Amino acid sequence: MKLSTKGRYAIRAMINIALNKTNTPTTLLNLARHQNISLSYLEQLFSLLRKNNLVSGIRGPGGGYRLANNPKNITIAQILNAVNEKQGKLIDHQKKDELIWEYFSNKLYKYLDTITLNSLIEGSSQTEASITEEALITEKPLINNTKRHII
Amino acid sequence: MKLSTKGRYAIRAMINIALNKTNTPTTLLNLARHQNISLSYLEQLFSLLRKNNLVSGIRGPGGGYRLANNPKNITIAQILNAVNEKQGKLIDHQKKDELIWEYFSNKLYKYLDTITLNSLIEGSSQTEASITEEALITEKPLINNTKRHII
DNA sequence: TAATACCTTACTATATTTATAAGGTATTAA
DNA sequence: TTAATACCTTATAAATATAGTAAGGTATTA
Repeated sequence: MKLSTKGRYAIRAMINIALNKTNTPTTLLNLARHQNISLSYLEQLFSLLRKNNLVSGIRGPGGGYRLANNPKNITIAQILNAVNEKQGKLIDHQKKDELIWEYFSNKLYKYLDTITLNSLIEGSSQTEASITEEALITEKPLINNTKRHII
Repeated sequence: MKLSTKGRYAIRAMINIALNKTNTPTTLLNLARHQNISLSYLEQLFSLLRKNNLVSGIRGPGGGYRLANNPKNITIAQILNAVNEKQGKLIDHQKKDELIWEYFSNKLYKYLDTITLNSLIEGSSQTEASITEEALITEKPLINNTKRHII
């Protein structure tokens, strides 16, 4: 859970939209003026808010943004999550570091929470996660029958 | 869930300790040699591992580190969490940005997941989270009866 | 006394985040 | 048809965070 000025801007913007009592949607230009922030930055934030179904955009003159849901159903945590979400850009050093160092999902996290140290060090015919000390110390692959480094 | 070389070092170190079949605990100097990493860095990692009750240190000659638990009860996720944990250093700009921008716990996250946009914008005698548009747009405190900026 | 954990501060290099800028295309009300 | 808007792309400067090393210390204990 990350708290930053970025989230602050997003929450403010969302509140601004929620408080808009007129019939016309709220434009980013307006928000930019209110918050004294660049239009470009707001566009980035709203791209994320839109992808996360928190707002919906209306194009053309008289267009702008509305909340995608009843404000009763939009939590602050949702807004912060949307806006702090990792962008999917993989950079070189990430590509080089192989499988285990790629981007992991929450599912994998839960999986890793079931993998104990013991399961890694204890020899067992059915587990492929067994390793030897030699494999650990050297830079050889730690899992048999694969070319990837796992640890 | 963060995956980095830092976590890799930590997992390797933990495995090394787990595989130590001698009676003497594993020294950081030894680990440093094995992993070709600085003693200083290992000390930082082990400070975190120790605080998270994954290892216990033994001082004095013949000292070193042992696992604090049966390897059956130590998961990879625990190791990664321990080592990637935010250090508690508050820096200037965080101090300046007041209450809501300080370091938040998971508990607060869950709390924020119950705070809807609506609860912020809807005037209610019992909630203190109600705001006015004016308070939002200006830089005045958004919550009555407090000097802190909340949004 | 010496080996070790454990602690502090400083530092360099790299990576990430923040925020802005400048250009575009797509949509649509008037 | 025009202009206002969303929506998209790429670039970039500045601030902040992270990775890893270094150099010094103190506390504990065989």
